[in-house]
Amino acid sequence: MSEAGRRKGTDTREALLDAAESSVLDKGFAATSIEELIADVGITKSGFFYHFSDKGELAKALLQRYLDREDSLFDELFARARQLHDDPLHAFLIGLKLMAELMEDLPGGHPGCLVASYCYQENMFNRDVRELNREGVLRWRERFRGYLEEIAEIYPPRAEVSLEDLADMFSAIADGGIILSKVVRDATLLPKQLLLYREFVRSVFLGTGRN
Amino acid sequence: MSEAGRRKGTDTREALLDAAESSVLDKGFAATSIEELIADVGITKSGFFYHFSDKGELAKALLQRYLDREDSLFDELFARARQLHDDPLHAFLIGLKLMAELMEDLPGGHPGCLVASYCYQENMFNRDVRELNREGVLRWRERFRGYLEEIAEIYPPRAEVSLEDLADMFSAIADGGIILSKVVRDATLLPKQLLLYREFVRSVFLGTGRN
DNA sequence: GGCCAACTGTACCGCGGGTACAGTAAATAA
DNA sequence: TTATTTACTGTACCCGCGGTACAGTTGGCC
Repeated sequence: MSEAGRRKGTDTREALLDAAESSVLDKGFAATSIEELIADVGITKSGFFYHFSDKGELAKALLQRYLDREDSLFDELFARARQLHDDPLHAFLIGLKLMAELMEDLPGGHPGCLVASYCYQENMFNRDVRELNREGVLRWRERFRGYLEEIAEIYPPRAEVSLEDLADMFSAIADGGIILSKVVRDATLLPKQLLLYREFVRSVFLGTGRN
Repeated sequence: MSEAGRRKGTDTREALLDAAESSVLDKGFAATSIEELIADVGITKSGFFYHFSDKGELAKALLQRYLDREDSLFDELFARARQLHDDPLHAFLIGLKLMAELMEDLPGGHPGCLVASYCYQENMFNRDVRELNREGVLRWRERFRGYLEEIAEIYPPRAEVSLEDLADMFSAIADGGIILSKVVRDATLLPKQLLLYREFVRSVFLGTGRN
């Protein structure tokens, strides 16, 4: 790079990942061409292969970065919720509200979940990447199970509901809500689904206020 | 076809759609090659283009068939549920149970939802196909909204819950549950999520049995 | 006997993933 | 000041695949 000054390698790498992420989320991994990514970033094909040995390495790095960021986001969000209320149930409900608001404020709606995208292109990826995806979802399960078990110590839940399933339900509602929002082209649907999940959690631990 | 006897055209077309469906669901549309489909079915490339003018036509026909089949399945399933119980709430709860059992009995787990698959490859498809996908989801919304409104006439629901959102929640839970099952590689997760949704519906109209 | 549906066969184009290296500009360490 | 490393560029090439074009063929039905 002669005039604008050569970027640091990590910058170019991140730029490639940024370009790849948005492209993968709206065309899928197979249809995301390396040529298109390098055109966006402004490097040559050789430059791409300097950073990633092949397209599979890009896929892996992309998912890794995505999962790390999601973890950080959850950490931050539920830590803030806990600052706002010391009771674990109410902190959790506040956290879900904050998340719904966050999703509502995304301009143009939620861009999509890489886990879901990869899931529907499983056979494009090697064992490593599939395992990474699985572990990502299991980590979400453990996070939410942790929150729910802490709540259950104080608020005895209805016996019929498994806390593990209720933890998984967050992932299901989030991924399902994103799909709903994208397909119907109504960005309000995702936050609405998150708030419905919140209602369900509330009713499991506090009852519905009837009967 | 010389020895086995020439198939009727609709058979070959259906065979192409079958091959395409399973391939799209595990590799994505872009990675599904025409060459692979014709190898499966046992025809030549020219034969493919006799049935579909291009790959986009295949995509459209595939989604159309999928949505029709889903509609039929829902029709049958909830009709049977209604035969088993005349009360709309209990019929609906029975229908959800039947669906959970159906999903549990799928050998190798649920193969995936084309709507979700297409959603994460939006830009591969033309306006027609995207609109078809949207209408499919909206049809599911109207179907479930119908069931829920009939229920609400008899069982006054909790005021905080929108019936439209609760109707959408089925789609979200189904699509999210499928993703969960596929990624974690545990076929029991989808039926569990459907039963959790069922619990939520129950608590909205009947309360939790506490408080 | 002729038409038509359902194909086959051949030939070709362009894009994109991927390989293989050799070369080079700028920053950094010795 | 020189050597090394980082972060690339440039060139050249292979192959699979989507897609086009179109002429020919085969079996069934009226």
